[in-house]
Formats: sequence, structure tokens, C-alpha cells
Amino acid sequence: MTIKDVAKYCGVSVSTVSRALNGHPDVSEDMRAKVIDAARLLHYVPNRSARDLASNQSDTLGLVVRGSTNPFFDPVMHAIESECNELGYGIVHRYIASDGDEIAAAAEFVQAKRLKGVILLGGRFDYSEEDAKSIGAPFVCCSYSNHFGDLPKEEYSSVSINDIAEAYKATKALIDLGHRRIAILLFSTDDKSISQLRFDGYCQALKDAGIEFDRNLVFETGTLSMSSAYEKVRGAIDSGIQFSAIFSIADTMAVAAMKAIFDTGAKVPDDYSVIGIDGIEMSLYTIPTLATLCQPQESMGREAARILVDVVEGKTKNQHVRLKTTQRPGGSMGPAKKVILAS
Amino acid sequence: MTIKDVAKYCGVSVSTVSRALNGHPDVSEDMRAKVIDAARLLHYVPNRSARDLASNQSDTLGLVVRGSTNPFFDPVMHAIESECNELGYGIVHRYIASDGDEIAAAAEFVQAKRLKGVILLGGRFDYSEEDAKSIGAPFVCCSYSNHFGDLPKEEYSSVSINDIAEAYKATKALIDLGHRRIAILLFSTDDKSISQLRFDGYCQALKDAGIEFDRNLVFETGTLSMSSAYEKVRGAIDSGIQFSAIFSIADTMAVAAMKAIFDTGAKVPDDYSVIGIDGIEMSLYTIPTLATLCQPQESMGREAARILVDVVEGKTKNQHVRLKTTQRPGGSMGPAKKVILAS
DNA sequence: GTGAAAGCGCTAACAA
DNA sequence: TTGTTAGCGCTTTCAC
Repeated sequence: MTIKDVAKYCGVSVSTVSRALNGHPDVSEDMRAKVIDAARLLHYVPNRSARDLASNQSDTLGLVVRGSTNPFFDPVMHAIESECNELGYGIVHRYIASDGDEIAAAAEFVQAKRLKGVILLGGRFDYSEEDAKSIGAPFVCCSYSNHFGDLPKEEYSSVSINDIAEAYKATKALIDLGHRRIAILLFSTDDKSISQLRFDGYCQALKDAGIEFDRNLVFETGTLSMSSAYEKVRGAIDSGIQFSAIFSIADTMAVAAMKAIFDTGAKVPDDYSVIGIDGIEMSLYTIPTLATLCQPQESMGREAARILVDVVEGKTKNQHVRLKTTQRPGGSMGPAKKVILAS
Repeated sequence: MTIKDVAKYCGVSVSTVSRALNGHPDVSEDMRAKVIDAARLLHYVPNRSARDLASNQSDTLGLVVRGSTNPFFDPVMHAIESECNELGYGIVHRYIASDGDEIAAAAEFVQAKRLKGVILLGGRFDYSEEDAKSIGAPFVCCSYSNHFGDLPKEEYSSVSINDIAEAYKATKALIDLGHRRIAILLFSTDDKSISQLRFDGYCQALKDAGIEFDRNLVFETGTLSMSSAYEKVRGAIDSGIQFSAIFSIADTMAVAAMKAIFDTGAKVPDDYSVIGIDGIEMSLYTIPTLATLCQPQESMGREAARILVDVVEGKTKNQHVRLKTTQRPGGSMGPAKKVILAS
């Protein structure tokens, strides 16, 4: 069942069918209706490969997801998905490891599939101009920005929260409750990525409050797995490290931290306060509910898609959008009860 | 940068380049090396559209995910993904709503992208022979089977647990602890899908134990959202319905149920025991840890991919694999403490 | 408003 | 072992 069959069935040429089906204006309405009916009747489905080849484009956008086991990405992906569909674009996915090279993946992806643009969901923050060029299509960094790179702002788009500021806010919330010995749970302090940025915000908040930074309170997991977060926190408490609060840079790890605390016999928030960043659905159901800064996942995805489409269609220049979080009170944070001396 | 450029650069014809790049045997090794080097040097990336169009196939498999907000699917998807890649196939996704028509989506998908096969992740259980035909490519039902349909077993593959038996097992675990008033938390009792099947297993277990079925203990959410599960359970307790245990057909809903119980002031497992089915990562971190029957998500995905590839390549007939769950003890189940009279 | 025909980049006979 | 060539199904000039 090809366009030829439809043409034959209607007694017209293939070009007419093509025009009718693609909404070109230079077809009589009668003809268009006839062709559309025939196509439906014959169960005709255009061959995307042929169409893409002939038109040398594809109306498809790529979505490169880095570290796809992150439940935070789920709602974002769905928002991207549906926004793209609504805007008339197809979307293809590529998953890469959380330490993979999203630039290389995107570049290959764009070429192989003749993509019009790419959304990078999760990635590094240190792109060079050459990196951007290699992708060969407009791209938007979703959920992160390019804080450490020297890539000019005009060459890419981004949608994210202000990681430093939000981490600062989370840490400050703990400080305001009287906590002084505040641990941070993160992947790495120098991954040139989201983790490092949030670490910076944490340090800044401590500094502004006159609290001395203590390397022992940095719980570095190296991965984003819940199990390693659990082990780190468990180990810290078991080994007698003194602290009264944890700022976790991701909800998943915060949830694991709460469990670890419970398993040592301690209580949240009585003995330890916990705050996260993300606002994943699951963290609404912990006991107590996790206090966290909720990222607007839905708008983050939609915004990224919208921007990409606009840029692809030449309607706008590249843009950089910073979204705000909303604080979820939760029950996992409470006032510091006792003064803890440095260990 | 097309195959022509590579050919010109190497001073050979395009067919030689094509053969060299595609691993055909009838090319001298010298030539192959030369071509491959040139391709790399020139950053040549084949145009998939052209390749697919010319070869009238695509080495790509489709993955239709129904109800993609289900965290249970995540690890399964990744397993499918990586297994397909290892077997040399690309994979494209299509997400549909949890009440969408996966057959129609798959059929269109296969035609439009000339897919060699499809994996359906989540779906109904009542396919007809016509449904199968309409897809027009081999397909495997992943995480579900076709229990209610009249589709001959030879016409499709499936990988799943035995829903009735596992639900029976979960319910029986509660009964063995002395519970008699056991509620079930599910989407629907007659959706011709996973929910209905697990409901059947629940009913059977009650019957075998001589426990009378009580419609009031069926908490039907209509959706798979955690919030509706929370509301149902909360509402049931608040309105005084008497029961001492809940079997939830999905971990997500079980987690929400535990929270609901806590919020009424009751305790798990002292006042209510909870057991789920799925074994999602998050449910390891509830307090107490959720007792559940863990589905082998990884093998489920790998198996589905492997079967599909085998069938596509004509190596085997369609297959039906039933995987076993492993019980996670958890701390959410305990002995029934008091005798509860029917409300 | 419609048709004829030239490709898009690649694969796969068929020749050589 | 390599080259020549005819399409794959579609879009898109360019005539009419």
C-alpha cells in the first residue's frame, strides 16, 4: 500500500495525492476530500523513510536522556513528548549512561536520523563551542544549563532551575531551623554538573550563616543509586559522625537517607531533618512526607519542547529559561533540638 | 556527506562502500579497512531513511508502552533497550495512555516505520485474531498475556508472571498470618487486564481459605495513580470499614496505602498488614520496607527482546514465558492481632 | 488545479 | 572482488 495505490484508486497522479495529504493549498477541496477518504479506506500509512528521504528533513526531534533511571525525568519526558506531538513533531529517544557522552550521542543521532533538533535531558555543564557545532542542529539543555562551559549563550537554549540558588535555599531552610551541622548528600563535588553546582549553593549558604564547612559532612556517593545513598548515610551515622540535618541534592537519595536514618534507630525529623530537591511523586508518600523543593517538571518539559520547536522553525532565537521551584513543607524537617559539637 | 562522497574519496563505487560498511563478505579486507577509515575520517553517518527505504526494512523494533507513568516499567524498558542494542537492533518508542489502544498504535507504528517487530509493554488481555493480524509484524506482550482473548498461542509471544497465581500467593501470605478481613487495592475488577486477573487470584485464595468475599473490601481506584489509592484507603478507614490487611496489585499503590494508614494514626504492620506485587526500587525504602512479590524486571525485558528477535529472524516460533516472582519479606506484614468482625 | 519527472541516499541484483 | 544500474516511496520543481 503506497502512494501509488492511492493515486491509482483515485485516478489521479501521485503528486496530487501527496499534495492533498500534506495539506498543500494548490489542490481543490473536492480532490482533497476524495484522496483523504481513499487513504483511510485503503489503510494507507505513508512511509516515513521515503518521506524523510525525499524531503531531506524529518519533522522529528531527538531526545537524548542521560541517566535514564532517574525518576525525576519521567514526568519531564512525558511533557516533552506530548508537547512535541501537539506541535506536530515526532520524537525519537536515545538513552545513554549517566556518565555517557551526550554530545557525541546527539551528534550521531542528528546525522543518522536527520533530526531537526535535540533536547538533552541531563548532561554536563561544560560544553565548548566545538561541542555545540558538532551536534549540527539546534539543541536545548533540559534540567541543566551550561554553567561551566564557554559556549556563547546564543548557540543553545536551556531550561532549568537555578541550581546554586535553589541549593542555597534548601540549605538555608535547614539553617533557619537552627541546624548547624548540616550534611550534604550528592554524587560528586566536582563533576562539573548539577551535583557540583548544588554543592556550591550549599557551601555558600553555610558561609553566609557563618558556619564552618566540614568535609566530613559531605556524603559523596559517586552514583545516583539509592542504595549507595543509603550506605553513605548509614555509614556516617554508625561511625559516629555528628550532624542534625541532611540536604540531599535529589529526592531519590533523600528517601534512601530517611530509610537509613530509621534503620539506625533514629527518627526524622526528631533526630535528623532531611530536605531534598526535585519533588518526585514518590517522595510525597514517605513517612513523614519529604520536605523538598519541587521542580516544575511539567512546565520544564513543555518549555524545552516549545523553545526547540520555535528555534527550529526560525521563530525565535535561542533562549534560556530559569524556572522556580516551589517548596513542599513536608514533615521531614524540624527545629534543631540540641547543640551538636563538631566531631 | 553521503555514501557517494566516501566512494569518491576512496576511488571506488558506492556499492563497494555499502558492502564494506554493512559487513558483506564479498569485499577484500584491504578495501573494507580503507572504506571504514575513510568513513570515520569524513564523519560519514549513513542516512537511515535512505537505507531503510532501499532495503525495505529497518532493523528497528518498536516498543509501545501503555501507561508509561508506571515506574515498574522503567527497569523493564532499560533491559529491552540494552538487549536489543546488543542484538543489533534499534528501538523506537511510542507511549500511549493507560487506557489507549495499543493494537492500533502498534499497527500504525509498524507500517509507518517498517518495523520488524514490536514489544507491547502493558496492554489488554483480550486480543482477537484480527487484532494480531492488523499489527502486521511479530509482537510480544511484555508483562501481560492474552488470558481473555481467543488469539491462538502461535500467533504472538508473551513474557509475564502468572498473575492469578501470584495474586493468590500474595493473598495467601496474608491469610497464613491469620488475616481474614483482607482488602484488595486495584484499578478495576473487570478491565480484562492485569487488575482483573489479580482480582481473580485474590478471590480464589479467599475461597480456598473459606473466607467470604466482601465487596466492601474491594478498593477500586479506576486509575493507577498513587493519589487515588491514597484516597481510597484513607476513605475506607475513616468510614469505619473493618479490615486488617491490604493486598495491593501494584507497589505504587501499596506505598500510597501505607501512607494513608499512617495518616489515620494507625500503624503498619501492627494495625494493618500490606503486601504488594512488583518490587519497584522505591518500595525498598518505605518504612517499614514493603513486603511484595518482586517481578524479575530485568529478565522480563531481556526475555521479551530476545524472543522477539528470534521470531523476527525466523529462528524460533512464538513463545510464551511465565516468570516467577521472588518474595521480599519486608516489614509491612505481620500476624493478625485481633479478630475483626465483619462491618 | 493537476501531471510528469527528477531526484533524495542507499541497497541489491546483475554484470564484469 | 568490484562496478553499473534499477529502484525503494515520497516530495517537489516545472510544465501545462
